[in-house]
Amino acid sequence: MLPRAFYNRDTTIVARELLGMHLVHVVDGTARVGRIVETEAYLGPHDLAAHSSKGLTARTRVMFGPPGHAYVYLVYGLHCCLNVVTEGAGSGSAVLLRALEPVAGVDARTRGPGLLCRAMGIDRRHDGADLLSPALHLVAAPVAQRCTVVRGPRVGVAYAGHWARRLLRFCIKDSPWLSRP
DNA sequence: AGGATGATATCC
DNA sequence: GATATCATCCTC
Repeated sequence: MLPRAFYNRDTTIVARELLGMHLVHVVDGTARVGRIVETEAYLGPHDLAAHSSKGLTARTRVMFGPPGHAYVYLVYGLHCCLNVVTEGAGSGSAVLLRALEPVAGVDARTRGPGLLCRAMGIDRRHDGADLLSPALHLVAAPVAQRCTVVRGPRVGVAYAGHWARRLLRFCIKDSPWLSRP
């Protein structure tokens, strides 16, 4: 299981290193496992694309909390999105998980942050959940594989001015499981 | 190109 | 208390 220290580091580094890691959620005794192929870094209150740029509110409370916890919110009224909180408490930074490659126990689409949550059985009840728990956590992939990482601008944040152009989206090159090419 | 669908922030 | 705005996904 990835230790708390993994998350308590620079958010851009965490976003890149999460590629290839496995997300594990045990539901009804069955482990659902997916390999992370796409992430986005949200750097803190100064990042106008980050929810934490609105300040500390009921919604962003978890994002301002300690690292290694799940920040889950509802977007567009229908879809949940899963983020992992990074850096020290108060930093307001997190990494959005955008797409998974199914590994085990997953029999649904996982391309895109909303579908990822649906397939993994993650919803707003998991907001604030500790990611160092038996039922929900991340692990290093059992087989060390080297993969080429490509960077690009984050999706759906055109409102964020120059922050929209920062290359804070990370993908495993040529993965067929990306939310978009 | 546009609709579903509801929480949130930001005004009044 | 009203409303504009979404870190989406699907169908047309």
